[in-house]
Amino acid sequence: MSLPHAILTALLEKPSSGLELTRRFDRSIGYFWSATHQQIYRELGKLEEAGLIRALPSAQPARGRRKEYEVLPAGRAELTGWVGRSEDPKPVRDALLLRMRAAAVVGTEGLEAELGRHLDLHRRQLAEYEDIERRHFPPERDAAEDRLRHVVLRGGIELERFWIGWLTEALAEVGGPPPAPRRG
Amino acid sequence: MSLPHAILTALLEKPSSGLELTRRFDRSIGYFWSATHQQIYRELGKLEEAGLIRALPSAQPARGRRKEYEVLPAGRAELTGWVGRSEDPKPVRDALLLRMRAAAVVGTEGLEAELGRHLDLHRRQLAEYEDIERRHFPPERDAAEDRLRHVVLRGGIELERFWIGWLTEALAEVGGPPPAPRRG
DNA sequence: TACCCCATGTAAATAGTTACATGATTCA
DNA sequence: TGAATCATGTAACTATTTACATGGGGTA
Repeated sequence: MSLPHAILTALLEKPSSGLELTRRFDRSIGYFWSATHQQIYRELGKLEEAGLIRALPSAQPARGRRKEYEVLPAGRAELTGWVGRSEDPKPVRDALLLRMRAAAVVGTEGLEAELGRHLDLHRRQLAEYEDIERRHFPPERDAAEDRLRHVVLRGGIELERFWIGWLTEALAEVGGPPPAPRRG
Repeated sequence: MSLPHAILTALLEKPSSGLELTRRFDRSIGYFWSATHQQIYRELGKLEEAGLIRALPSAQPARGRRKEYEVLPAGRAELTGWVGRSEDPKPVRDALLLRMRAAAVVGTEGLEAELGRHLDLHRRQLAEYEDIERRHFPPERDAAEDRLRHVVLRGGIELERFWIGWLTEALAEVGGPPPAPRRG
């Protein structure tokens, strides 16, 4: 149940309309909690209903009309509580690891290309994170707030490095070894 | 759409009843694709309906009566196709990274304990994986099938190590630095 | 026969995805 | 005035989670 909290965080960082939030979920905060515009509009409605956020008075409500939201005290309180709440990590559900395991049973046909494609995607994502790191977290800055956000970004960076490492290893196993290495 | 493929893989490894599958989803294959017994029974029904698996003739169908399934050729073909299919990685959705980011806005109260708890959970999981590695993949074995499964397990191991590293770093940031380090 | 555990399921709620609909604004 | 784009939404579907229901077999 983290989507509302992702939205509250984004709105505290900067009051926004639904579309602006959607754009920020395509970069920034969305790197760690993705969401589509349909989810976002639905959730904004619920959060407003629950009294955690409100539409800025300037925005008269009408379809097609821009509507900006800000977080109310109750919303900030909810987010503050959530930060320290006990919540177990979700069990892993990764399709690529699973496919590798399926390949152990039915063969690896077509898998090498797919692993290579993923490797490329993760390399691009890593490059993007590293670029953000250079621009947003130069060595001389270290406000506490920034340090926390930097740790989050480093999590993203290290996660991409994990995938790059694993995919490289996996490719060596799938594509690398000749069919009968000990006879070669 | 990976649950049916996870089940097909598990059933190819060994024909099983729903409950047996459930138990194997609590360890082994479930380390990479978790599922509850409700999901499994529902999906077994769909897979049987679709002609990808069948109940072994021995098991007469009745509620409360054990029912074993095996994979049919069509099921194996479906799984073989899926292994090489093109499927983009799912965007990251991680509650802990998100919470850290929320903490940058509303403060870190209660977060340190939660990070510590997660660190402990990941250490246990790592220990379990390493134990499995010792037991199932001793250095002298290297059948191709085993090597692929070993790569999958190493993925799990490296993922846990990533979390342990990141959580340690995050704890140092949240709990570590004194309130005003430059004045201390 | 009462209780417990094995085993298979149903139901309802929540979360996420995909496809489509509609109004407002801008600019050629 | 027509097309493109900004902006907000609805609807239908799929996936997942949580809680509960039911039957079978063994055994105290």
